[in-house]
Amino acid sequence: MALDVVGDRWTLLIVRELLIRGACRYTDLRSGLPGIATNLLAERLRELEQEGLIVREEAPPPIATTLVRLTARGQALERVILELGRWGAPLLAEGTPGHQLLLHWLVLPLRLHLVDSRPDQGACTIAIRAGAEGIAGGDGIAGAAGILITANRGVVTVDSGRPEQADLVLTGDAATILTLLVGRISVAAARVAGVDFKGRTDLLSRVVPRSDRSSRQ
Amino acid sequence: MALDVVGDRWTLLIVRELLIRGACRYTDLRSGLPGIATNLLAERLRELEQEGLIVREEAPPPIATTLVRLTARGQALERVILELGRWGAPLLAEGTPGHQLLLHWLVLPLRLHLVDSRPDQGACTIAIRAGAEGIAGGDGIAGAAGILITANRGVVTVDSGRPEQADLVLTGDAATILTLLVGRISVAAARVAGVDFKGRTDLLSRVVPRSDRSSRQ
DNA sequence: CAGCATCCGCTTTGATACTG
DNA sequence: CAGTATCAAAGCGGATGCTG
Repeated sequence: MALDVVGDRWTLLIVRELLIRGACRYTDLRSGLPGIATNLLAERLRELEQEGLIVREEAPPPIATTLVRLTARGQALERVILELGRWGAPLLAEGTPGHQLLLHWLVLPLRLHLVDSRPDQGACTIAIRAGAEGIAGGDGIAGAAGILITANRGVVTVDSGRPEQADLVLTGDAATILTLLVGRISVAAARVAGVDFKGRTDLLSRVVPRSDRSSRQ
Repeated sequence: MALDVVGDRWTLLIVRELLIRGACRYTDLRSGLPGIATNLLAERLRELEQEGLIVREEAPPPIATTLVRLTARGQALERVILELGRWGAPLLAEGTPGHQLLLHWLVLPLRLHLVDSRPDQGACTIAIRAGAEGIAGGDGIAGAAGILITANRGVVTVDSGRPEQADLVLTGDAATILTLLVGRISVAAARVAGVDFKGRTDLLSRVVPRSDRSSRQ
C-alpha cells in the first residue's frame, strides 16, 4: 500500500529533492530532477498534495511565487529514502558512465557519513560549489545548489544552498568531491581531478567519514 | 540509482514475497502477487537475476522444479521494505475497500511488532490459516500460505508456511486476524467477525504487540 | 519567467491465449 | 509448472504553447 502511494516513477525522487532543499519552487524541483517531463512533475505534485505529503504555500511578500513543502507525513519518508540510499551506495561507488550526479544530491548521504573528528573545537564551515561542467549546461545554474557543511562541538550539519562564505570552499564536480569527502582519494589527487581549494584545506581532516581516522592528506 | 534497480513496478513486491517465503517457485510467486501479468513476472525475474539480487536453483531430487531465492544483496533490501512498511502502516489501519490482503503478507510486519510477554516460559506455537473467502477464490489454495508464530524464552519467530499442528490454530481472514494480533479487537469480537479458534486461546496474551500490556481478553 | 496544459510518438503495462 | 506471444490501454519523455 505504501508503494501505491509513493511507488510511481519520480515520486520518491521528488520527495528526496524536497528533503534536501526544503520548501522550493516548481522550477527548482524541475532543475533538480533532470529528465522529468514537466507535465509529469505537475501531475505528481498534484498526487502528493492529495495524499497529504506536500502542501503549497505562497512565499513571503518580497518573493512572488508558490513554494512546495513536505508535510510531516512526507518528511517521514526520510527513513525510507535513507535506507534506499544505503542499499544503493555500492552502485554509486561502482560509478556509472552516462549517469549524471548533481552536487546537492550528496546532502543526504553526507549527513549519514560525516562526523566531527574534533568535538572539542568550535564552529567551522566548508562550502562546496559545482565545477565548470556543472555550470556549462544551460540549466546548470539553477541546479547547482551547492552544499554547506558545518562542524561545531561534535555536531555536523549538511545542507543545500548557495554558500556565501566559508573557511574552506571546494569547487569541482560532484563525483570527485564525493570520493574526496568519503576519504577514497587525497587532496592532491582531487586537485589533479580538477577540484579547486580555497581556504583551510586542513578542515578536511576535521569533517571525516564515520569510523575513519585517515587525515585525507 | 537504487530506484533504477528496484524502482520498477512490482520489483520490490517480488523481493518482499521472497523475503517472506524464502526460496519458492514461479507459480508461488504469482499466487502471492495478485494482479501481476505473467510476462511481467518473468521479465522482472530476469532483471533481478541479472542484477544479482536473486538466483535460480534446481530443487532437491524429490521435487522437479526450479526455485527462486534471494542473494545476500537481495536480502539486504529487507531494511528498505521494512521502512516502507512502517511508513505505510497507517494506510493499512485506515483500511481500503477494494484492496485484498493475503495472510502471509503479515509476516514482515508481525516480526516487527510481536514480542514474548513471558520470556521465562518455554516454546509455544500459534498457527494461522486463511479463512473461507481465502479458499473460495480458485487460486486461493496456493496463495493461502498461512503463518506460523513461535515464542520461546523471549524470542518470537514469524514465518510463512503450511502449519501442521500448533498449540493454537486461528482461521480467518487476514484483515481481522491482523486487528486481533495488534490488539485492536478482542477475541470475542474476532469470533463475531468470523475467526475460528482451536486450542489454547490464552496464548494470545503470550505473544503481544511491542510495548502493549493489554491481554486481548 | 513561473507554472502549468496539450499533443505526439514511443515504451511499459495488464489481460489473455497459447506452448513445451 | 514455467513460461512465451499477442494486443489494447495506459504511462512516459520530449516538444511546444498558453497564461498571469
